[in-house]
Amino acid sequence: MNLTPLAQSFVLHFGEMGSRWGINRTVGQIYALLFVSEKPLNADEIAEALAFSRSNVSMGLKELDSWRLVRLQHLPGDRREYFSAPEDVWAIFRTLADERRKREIDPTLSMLRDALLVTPTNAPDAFAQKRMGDMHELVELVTDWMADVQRLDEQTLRQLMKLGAKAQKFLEFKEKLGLGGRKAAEPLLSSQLPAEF
Amino acid sequence: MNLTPLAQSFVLHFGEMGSRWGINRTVGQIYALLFVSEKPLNADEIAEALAFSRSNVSMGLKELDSWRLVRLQHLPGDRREYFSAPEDVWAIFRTLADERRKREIDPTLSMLRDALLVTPTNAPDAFAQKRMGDMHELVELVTDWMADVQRLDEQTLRQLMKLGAKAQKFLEFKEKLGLGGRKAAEPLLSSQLPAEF
DNA sequence: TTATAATTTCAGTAATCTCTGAAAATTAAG
DNA sequence: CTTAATTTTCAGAGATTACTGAAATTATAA
Repeated sequence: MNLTPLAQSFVLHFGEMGSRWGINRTVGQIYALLFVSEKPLNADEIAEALAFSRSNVSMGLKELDSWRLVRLQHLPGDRREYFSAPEDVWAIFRTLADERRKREIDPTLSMLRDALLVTPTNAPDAFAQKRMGDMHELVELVTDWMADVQRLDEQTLRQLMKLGAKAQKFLEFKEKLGLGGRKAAEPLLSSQLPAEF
Repeated sequence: MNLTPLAQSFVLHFGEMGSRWGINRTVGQIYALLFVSEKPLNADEIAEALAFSRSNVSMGLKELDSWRLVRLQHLPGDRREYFSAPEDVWAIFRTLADERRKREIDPTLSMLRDALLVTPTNAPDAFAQKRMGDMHELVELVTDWMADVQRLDEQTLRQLMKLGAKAQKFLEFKEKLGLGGRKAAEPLLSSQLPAEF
């Protein structure tokens, strides 16, 4: 592996973490390498840098492509395919969140929806269905909200996150004003708002 | 597997999804079974219900315990250990988020922090370090924010999520009032707020 | 204590996943 | 077209992970 120690530690870490993230070592390393490379790389360069077989690189790139995590391009006068990792980390985050939702959550929501359509014929099933209902409600709420959040542009997302739990303080503040909502025209003094707002 | 079709489809689904979630089939099935069971189960009952060996159940429960996803209790007059899945799905969500952060994210943040301390000695390393810096900033921002969010109690969390992207609208509204912030005493008419507030 | 029930450990086997090299397929140039 | 370069596929070898049964350990009751 002819990488600098800095790049190497990054690449090896991604390889090791791969298993925890549900991708394999090869795929993790290839992505890491592309991520820290300034210029796009072709499959042979990747195979060379990571000491994998050419065919392994091909499969890894295919996998990364299915996650929409790599971009394919051609360099003028060179018929080989060059790969790179998109540079915008916020866009990467969105892609990753979308793909994970699609692969790790949607199938479960679908199974739960089906299960909730059944009319239970005995007590254990009635209980089980109630539990599945709880799970479905929570998962749907969280994923819809995450989908909403990740639709925001970087600027707004950044603001929202820096705000952090302060958004909560706002909700608590709202509470103090009475849950049912204020009268539309009632003036709200900014001095009453939490300092962050 | 002597389960009702409803429970069985749930259990089998969790087994299949296990691999995508980074747990194995056995562990997924055991958790699913406990989740839909009204009463706690002992290891033999689990082994019987899922047709696993007793030792496999033991290992699976140990794994679930390390994720803090099961509760162990004893029934009076019975020396066997009984297991159950905590009933509060919001608490489960918090536990899961904590454990995943600890296992899947913290090690990477730590690696990135170390990498950012190095003074790059060549152009490729300088570029790589810049990329790692981008990644570190994003990951830290997102995880800190998630940690904040998940600290909220169910009531507030529910509100926040139902609000969804409306929180964004509030930020945009804030923007309109001028980024630098209003004068402290300047009155803010509630009629100017987006309808959701 | 001792005996017995319950749980855990662990070495070996089974199953699954990863990776390679060779062959097939695809693509582009001549 | 034909040829050469490049990429993909895939069967099988290799490595890893999952699972079992037997033995060891731990815990409880007598």
